[in-house]
Amino acid sequence: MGEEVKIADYQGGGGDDERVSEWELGLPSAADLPPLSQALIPPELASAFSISPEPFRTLLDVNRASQDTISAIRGGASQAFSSSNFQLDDRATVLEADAAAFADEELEPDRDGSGSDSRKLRKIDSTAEEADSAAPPANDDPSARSMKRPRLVWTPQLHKRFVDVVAHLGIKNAVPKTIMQLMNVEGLTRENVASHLQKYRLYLKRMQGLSNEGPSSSDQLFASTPVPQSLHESGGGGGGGGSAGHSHGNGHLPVPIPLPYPPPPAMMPMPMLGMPPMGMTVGNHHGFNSLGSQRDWSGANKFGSVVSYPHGVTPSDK
DNA sequence: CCTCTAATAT
DNA sequence: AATATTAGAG
Repeated sequence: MGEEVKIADYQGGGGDDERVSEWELGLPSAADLPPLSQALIPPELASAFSISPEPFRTLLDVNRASQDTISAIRGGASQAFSSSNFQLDDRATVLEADAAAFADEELEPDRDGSGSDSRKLRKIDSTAEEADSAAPPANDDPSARSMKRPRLVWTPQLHKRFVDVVAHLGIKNAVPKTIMQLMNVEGLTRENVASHLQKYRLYLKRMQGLSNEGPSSSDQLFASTPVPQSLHESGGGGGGGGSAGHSHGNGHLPVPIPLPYPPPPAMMPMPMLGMPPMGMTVGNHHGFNSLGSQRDWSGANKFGSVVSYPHGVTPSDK
């Protein structure tokens, strides 16, 4: 007991900045993502009821809305929890918490064929808050006026989301920006994705060359995520692709995908804007790690997901 | 402006 | 080692 989510609505009357990105409060935390793709309603049912199977949500649109929402929301969520506030490395401000001794998520090549749908039920997790401040060498500005964002930690879950999105976009449309938007992870930046994408691509290439497994040595991260077969396509003909003209106006993508991820609630009329939201560091972790010695989870809470640090300051520029 | 690849820095 | 950053070409 003791779960009190307090969403205060500050108006910032004085001039203080309090911004905590906790839109995840009532959302399916980024930790447990629902199955990717797949219509929520089987075609048969849909047909029977004459309902359209997810019209044109072009997922991009939806996600875009989510992004806007996030940006808009980012301000007014406090969580006074007495949970453990750990601070990791000097630069990695990642909070890790995960269900401990229970079945975790799917870590296996669970490639569902097409009609299979066995999804386990999971409760929505909440988010935890984390603050960190470790300016390397220099001074500690009480104002905390410029801080570097902590390194993003690509946990298997996060990576999975990444892979899922990439797989669904098709190698062709899987470009940093789109991926980032579709992943819909708070704080994820284009560069984050770009960097990871680069590495991921290299990994794929490496794997292709040696079609044989290389179990022992390989990135554990990538190794634990099965590579979707849709990840090779040239474009053009195949089944997927389509040309994604880059019209900014962007009506919608040629991707007939239903809806990969859980769009945050609420929406705001906003076409598109820059990406000034800050706060970042997504953390979510699951069980085994490398052989280091990571001690922690003392609290053993089942909370864990996005971590952002309350800087309040909006760099607004980057 | 955005992406890609490679090299480099932390 | 894992990410971030930068450079330079497209």
